[in-house]
Amino acid sequence: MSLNTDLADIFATIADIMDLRGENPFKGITYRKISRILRDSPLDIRQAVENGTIGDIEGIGEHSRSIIEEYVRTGRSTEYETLCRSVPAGVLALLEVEGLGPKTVARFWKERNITSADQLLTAIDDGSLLDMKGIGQKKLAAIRQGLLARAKTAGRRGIGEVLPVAQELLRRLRRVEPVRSAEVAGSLRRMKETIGDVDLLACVAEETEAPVVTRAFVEFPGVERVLGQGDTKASIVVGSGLQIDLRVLPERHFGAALMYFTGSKDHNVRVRGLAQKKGMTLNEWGLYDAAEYARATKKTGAAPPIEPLASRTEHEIFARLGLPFIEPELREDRGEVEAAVEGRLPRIVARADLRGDLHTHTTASDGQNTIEEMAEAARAAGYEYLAITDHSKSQTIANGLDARRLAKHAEAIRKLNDRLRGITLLAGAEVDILSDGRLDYEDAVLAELDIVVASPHFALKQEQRKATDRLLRAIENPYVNIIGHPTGRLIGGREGLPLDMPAIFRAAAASGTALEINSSYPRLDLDEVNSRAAAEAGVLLAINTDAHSAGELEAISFGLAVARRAWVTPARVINCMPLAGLRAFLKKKK
DNA sequence: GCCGTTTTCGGCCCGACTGTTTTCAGTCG
Ligand SMILES: Nc1nc2c(ncn2[C@H]2C[C@H](O)[C@@H](COP(=O)(O)OP(=O)(O)OP(=O)(O)O)O2)c(=O)[nH]1
Ligand SMILES: [Mg+2]
Ligand SMILES: [Mg+2]
Ligand SMILES: [Zn+2]
Repeated sequence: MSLNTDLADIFATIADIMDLRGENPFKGITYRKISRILRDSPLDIRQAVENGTIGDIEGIGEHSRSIIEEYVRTGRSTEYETLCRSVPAGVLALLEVEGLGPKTVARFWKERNITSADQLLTAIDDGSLLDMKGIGQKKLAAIRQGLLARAKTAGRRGIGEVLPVAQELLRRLRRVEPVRSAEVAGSLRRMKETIGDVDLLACVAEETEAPVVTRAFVEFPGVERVLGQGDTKASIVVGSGLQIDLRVLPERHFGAALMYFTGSKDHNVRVRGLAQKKGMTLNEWGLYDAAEYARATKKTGAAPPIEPLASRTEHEIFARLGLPFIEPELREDRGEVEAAVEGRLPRIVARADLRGDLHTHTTASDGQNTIEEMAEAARAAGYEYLAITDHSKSQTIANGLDARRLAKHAEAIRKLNDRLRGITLLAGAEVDILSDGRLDYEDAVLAELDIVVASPHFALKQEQRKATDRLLRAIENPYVNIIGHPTGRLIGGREGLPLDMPAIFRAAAASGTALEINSSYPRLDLDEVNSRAAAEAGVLLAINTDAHSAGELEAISFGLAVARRAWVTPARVINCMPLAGLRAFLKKKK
């Protein structure tokens, strides 16, 4: 784990302890936000502490700065340790239980000396908690359910796993009689690499039809538990343990509802704060004049009884706030609202900007389709060019090519290219970066290719120095154009190489080597944090699928999402260049 | 705890659902 994530965990725990102690709730909010900022930040915290620039980060004040500084210097935080000693670990763990919050947990602890899930279960079963004020049969039954179902978030899942499930649910939802439209919202619409739960928005013509939808939703096949069900929203858990939240609103509130439910939470808070400053108030029903809204009496689950300033589309709401449309992938409270206000939102890369895929495999190594089939799929995808980059000889399991086979393969690619229309093929290879940074082909072999992707595939547990030197050596090779999946990390799996990223970025930018955003799930490597840092450091990126079949070319949407979430513009992406420009880039290095 | 065309104290987003509440607190989105 990195320093940033260590610190993020510390601040998240401090936030929980603040809540448990009944401190001003804004303390918990503040610490939780700092936790998120640190987790999201590519910033070298150690460097920032040395430079004394930690306090410059918006949201980190005097107090948190001192905690960070002590931790960076000594590897410990006395304040954090003192706070931890004041709360038994079992009490903190109880916060993970569905339906249990800091108020209730603190009361169980203080009033009944309950400090673990086991003790709580025993106390529920012997009926001894029923005499607590505000605690009744139903509440205890719900907590019991939560305890048995274990953790609140049964862990986050990779987007690649969740997306098909969400789409199937969406199809079902659209078949429910009064549903006019249904969309994915939440982290899935923002294309976050991991998903806590699925959020779906359904629209109906009239308010009165909404309860029909929530009733149908909780009856969907595969529903394991119903966490809650009201007239306008419902939450279920399906067999796999995945939670699905549904929100239902009348169509004329679609834009406001989608904006609300897309989030992120912190983005919403930021936009709503801006609305406030402009004398307006924003919720899932619409954007309203604040004074008029205050005079009106709003009933739960019903539209406010006044005309909204905007509500039908997200565009209208942003516009009424004086903002350009903010792409869902940017809505993470990473400076996008401020940038929108100042008119300096980036024009992030879009699918239509991509002119080719520069990392694909064929039956020559471990792919499932021939060169021609891959070429045809690329042409159908609207691409101008496609690089065929099969594995090198060390990848014996993947039927990697030796120099002789590679030469024949390249010849076949070029021959086919001569007769194909509407797509240009580049003869390349994905050459292994061996554990010491040497490549799996001689330079003379690489020199014969149009494009070279160099990737680490094994020995992915090296220490930072060794791993960084390994990649630097590959970057310095005059024939290497792209470093493929630079870290080797897998979502929900191995961490990958612990690279000194700033050093990698400097070398990549200086040598004219692109770094890949590998789209294949569960790689997504570089990830969004490093992609953003790379682009800011002047590195060029390549968004590739690493497709092992024609169908996998479609997975480009995942890599594209990483790039978009990283604020990457087309100018930073080599496969947004027209073929001539790309060829010039490839040639320049040699 | 953090922050400042509201400036160094006072405000911090806003609403739905649940349970035990006779007027709202807690939890969650
Ligand atoms: N205004 C506002 N909106 C919220 C709040 N909490 C959640 N939302 C909105 C924005 C979220 O993206 C959306 C869905 O909530 P989730 O808890 O499912 O979060 P999200 O999907 O963003 O992340 P996840 O991957 O599920 O953890 O609901 C809140 O406190 N205030
Ligand atoms: Mg969600
Ligand atoms: Mg949710
Ligand atoms: Zn590959």
